[in-house]
Amino acid sequence: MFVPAMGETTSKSDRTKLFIVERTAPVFNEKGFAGTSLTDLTNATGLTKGSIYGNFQNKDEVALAAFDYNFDQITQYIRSKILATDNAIERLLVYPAVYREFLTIPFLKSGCPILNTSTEADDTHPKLRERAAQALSFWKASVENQIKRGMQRGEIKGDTNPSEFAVILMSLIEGAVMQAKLTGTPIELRIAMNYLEKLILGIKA
Amino acid sequence: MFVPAMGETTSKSDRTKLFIVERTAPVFNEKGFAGTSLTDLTNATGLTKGSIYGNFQNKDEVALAAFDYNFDQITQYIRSKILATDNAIERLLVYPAVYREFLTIPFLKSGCPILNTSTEADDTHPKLRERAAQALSFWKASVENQIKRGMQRGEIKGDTNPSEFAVILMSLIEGAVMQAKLTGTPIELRIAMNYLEKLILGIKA
DNA sequence: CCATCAATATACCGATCGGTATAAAACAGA
DNA sequence: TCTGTTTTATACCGATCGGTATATTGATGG
Repeated sequence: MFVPAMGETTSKSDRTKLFIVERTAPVFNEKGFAGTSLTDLTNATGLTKGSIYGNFQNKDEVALAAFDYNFDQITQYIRSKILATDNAIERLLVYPAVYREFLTIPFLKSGCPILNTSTEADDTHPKLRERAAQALSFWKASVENQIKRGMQRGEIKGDTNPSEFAVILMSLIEGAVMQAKLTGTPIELRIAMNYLEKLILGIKA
Repeated sequence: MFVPAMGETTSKSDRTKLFIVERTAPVFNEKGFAGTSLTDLTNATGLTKGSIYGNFQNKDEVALAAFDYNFDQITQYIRSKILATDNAIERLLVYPAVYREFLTIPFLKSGCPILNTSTEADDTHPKLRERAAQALSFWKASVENQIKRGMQRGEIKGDTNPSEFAVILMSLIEGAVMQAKLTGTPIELRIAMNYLEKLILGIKA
């Protein structure tokens, strides 16, 4: 997806592409790739098939762009919260703080795009699977880097294992999200995020 | 699905139903409900549509029976391992022991049916969602009961919270399974299950 | 204001979707 | 073995699937 640099202008097709992605991304996240039809895409956008296929090669391309958009939304949201902090522990605490409210955040209501995409695509759609795998890898690296910098600054205990901590943090979040979505209540999310907060406070130097 | 009591005989249709479910359950778990077509079902069974629809009302009924079958397989597998133990801590340790080998267990290779079904069905298929929710609830109650009995027998610390511990155990497992399936390596699974083992040993009385 | 070209809508394609009526075949009890 | 009943296969249904050729519309530079 083309995103113009400052001052640059956007072409009509770039704007339409973005419009299509914005409108269809929630649909793909909710219904999945196989569960989303071209009719769903035309309904969500108000455009016709001709218009959509004039801007994207096929359904795959729309789905891939939609995944990127969904993941980017969460990433930006987390990043904005992290910018307001001033030490590594607070930065890590952003994760349980955000995912605790998960069910009430509009663009997260239909679930974590990594979780949704991975469970559908892991055995069926190599391209989508690869995107999800990259997103997971990106997320893990972010958490690891926050821990490493925290250790360098003496804010986090020196014997903390960044990779292991990241895996446990992500497992708790994704596992709790799944349960909360399935039961419809935030109880599991609250329990798991309370625990994660204690875990994070436990590696404070 | 009819399962005959001891000594009871099975009708032809009962045997065929079971055959259809056995063959199609892995397909549903791998491709999901929307991603599995009737052609997939006839290919997996070698039967025709007429035969399948002679034994099930529609695709929904096959999918529901397939989910029950998949969940039952794991439940039975876990139960058999638990029967070989003689205290609550060992029983809880069965979970990390089993899911550590997750990627190598044939009927688990295509993923946890609760995880797969929930992420697809939570916003799209009420009946399947309800089955997954019941399975999750059943699993949670099992873990809670093991902890409660362990506390009664003095094998587990008295201040352990069964509900919270169950949620954390399940979150770690499901979150790690998702990551391992997506990356294709057992590394995340090993990290999370090592941690879960320490957690379990930590509530030993 | 006009000509040009990009962008969108219309109408259609073959294939496949889930599902069914009916005929053939396999089974079961006598 | 004959008969009545299940069970399975065949052939077909309308609807929808993803995708496309072409006509129409809209924007743009001269």
